This record gives sequence, C-alpha cells and structure tokens, in this order.
Amino acid sequence: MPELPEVETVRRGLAPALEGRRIARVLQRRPDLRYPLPERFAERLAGRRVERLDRRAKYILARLEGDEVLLVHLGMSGRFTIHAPDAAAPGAPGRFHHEVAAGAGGAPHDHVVFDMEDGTRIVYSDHRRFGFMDLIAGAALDANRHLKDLGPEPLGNEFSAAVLGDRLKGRRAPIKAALLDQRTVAGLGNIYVCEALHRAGVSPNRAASGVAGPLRAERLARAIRDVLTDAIAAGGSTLRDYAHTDGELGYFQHAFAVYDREGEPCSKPGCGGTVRRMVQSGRSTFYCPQCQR
DNA sequence: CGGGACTCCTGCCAGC
DNA sequence: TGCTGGCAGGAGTCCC
Repeated sequence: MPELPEVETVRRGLAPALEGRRIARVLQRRPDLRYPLPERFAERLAGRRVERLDRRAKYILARLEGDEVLLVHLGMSGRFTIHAPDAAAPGAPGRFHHEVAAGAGGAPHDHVVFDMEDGTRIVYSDHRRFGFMDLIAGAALDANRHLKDLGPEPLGNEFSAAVLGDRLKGRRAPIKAALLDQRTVAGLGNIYVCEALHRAGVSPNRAASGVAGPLRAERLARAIRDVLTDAIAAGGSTLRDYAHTDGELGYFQHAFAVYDREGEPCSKPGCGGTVRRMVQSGRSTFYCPQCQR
C-alpha cells in the first residue's frame, strides 16, 4: 500500500535498524526487480555505514558513508521486514548461517537481504516486483531520472495553495489524473488522491484548471496535507515503533472515507450521498457525487 | 507539449 | 472444487 504515508512509516520503522549502523553483507537473490539492480550491487553495499534515512515522495533514500545513496521504491507490493538476531536465528546469537535457508530472507519473494553488522537482518520482498533499487552518487541525486521531475513535497514548506494552483493552471486533464502525476505534487497515489478530493469537496472529474483558483486550491492543498498527516499519525500509533511483532513494516489499515467504500453512505455530516466507484484512466476512483463538485 | 492507453509481475477473489 | 477474468495501492514508455 505504499503511498507517501506508508513509505514514511516504513522509513521511520527502518531508521533505528539502519541509521548509524554498518551493513555487513548483502544477499541479492535475483539480478533484477523492476529494473536490473546496479552492477556489483551487493559488493558495493557490503561494509558501508548508513548515515541517514530520508524520504522523497515515495522513495526511501539511504545516505551511505562515502556520499552514495541507496534509492528504494517499493512499487505496489514492496515491503521490508526486520529480524532481530535472536528471533531469526535462535541458538546462534548475533549470527546467521551463511546460506539463507527457509528462515528469514528465504521466502520466494525475498529478493534482497541486508545483514547488518549487529546481526539484524533486513529483508526486502516484493512479489509483484514493481519496486526497484538504485545506487547513486550523492552529487548526482537531484539529476537522477527518478527524482528530477518530482513536484513539491506536500508536507514540506515548499508546498502551498499558490504552488498547487500554479501547477494545475491550464491543465485540462481531470484533477484526479493531475494529482496522480508525481510532477504536480509528489507522493500521492490512488487512495490519497481519492481521499483528498473527498475532503476538499472536489469532483475527481473536474478539470485540473478548474481547481487552480485560490479558493479551491487552498481547500485542496489543505485536504492533501491533512489526509497525509492523519495517515502518518495512524501508522505511527497503530504500530508500536512502526513495526509489527513479526517485523513487517508499513502495513496497516487506515479508515478511509471513500476508498473501497462503494455503495456506502458518505461519511460527511449532513451529506446523505452514496459513495460511487468509477474508472478514470484505467484506475478506480471512489467519490461522493453529492458533496464533491 | 499534454493526455491517455498500455505495459511490467504475481496473487487474490468473485463468479460461474 | 476448480477454473477464469478482473482487479490491485506505481510509474515509465509510446503514441496521438
């Protein structure tokens, strides 16, 4: 379910296990995810210290010692699990067997395994393999093809009603499509676009340019910020330390107002409408035709 | 150029 | 029960 709030939750969950710690060894169990992994990927990561974990849009950026950055995108089904040394290898404290067998990191879709120097094992699995990883020089980060065209961080200072309005101006595509476009605002996906439009009372069918005026742009910008902030808060409060006991990160069910609620009554007080589902550019849109105009 | 259709991959679920 | 088609939270590429 990785949109911005889920990626942020994963980042926070991974941070204690990675920041300031050294990668002992990386096991790469296939040559590619969505794209080929970089040349000598595992070798280049072995022995490196992770200085900091950042997030940009839906990307996790692990800043490595030596000014390189490990870029991770979870795609649709990417997930990390953290395994403490004792839990994963009982009787062999702090160490794993050299071969990844049936235990942690050995499941069919466990594609990349990071063994930290302290014995913690971090496993990336991704059954649909829409996720990807790259290793980039820090200096080249802004020019990276995945990052260079991203719009503003919706929770950052650079995002405002004026900025949003400016980016919607003159665009004839439906607002739903414009918000899914990562160049407009970075980090929204299908769920939070639906939720934000519902909060803002804006029809997903409306042309983007029709939301560019100051009043609607303000309402929409606020809705975007609020819905993301609430979702991050829900992630943090639902998962102690952002991790389930089995170490899986970022997977929790939010209470959505419209997403996947076709046929249910609109939750807005006094609205009385019914949530509908339609398809826009091949993807489901959930909305209330009554209060979203 | 903006915008829409199509594409990658696997799993799951409703319906027959 | 078993098969089939549709659908899934992303985003790059191609074409008009």
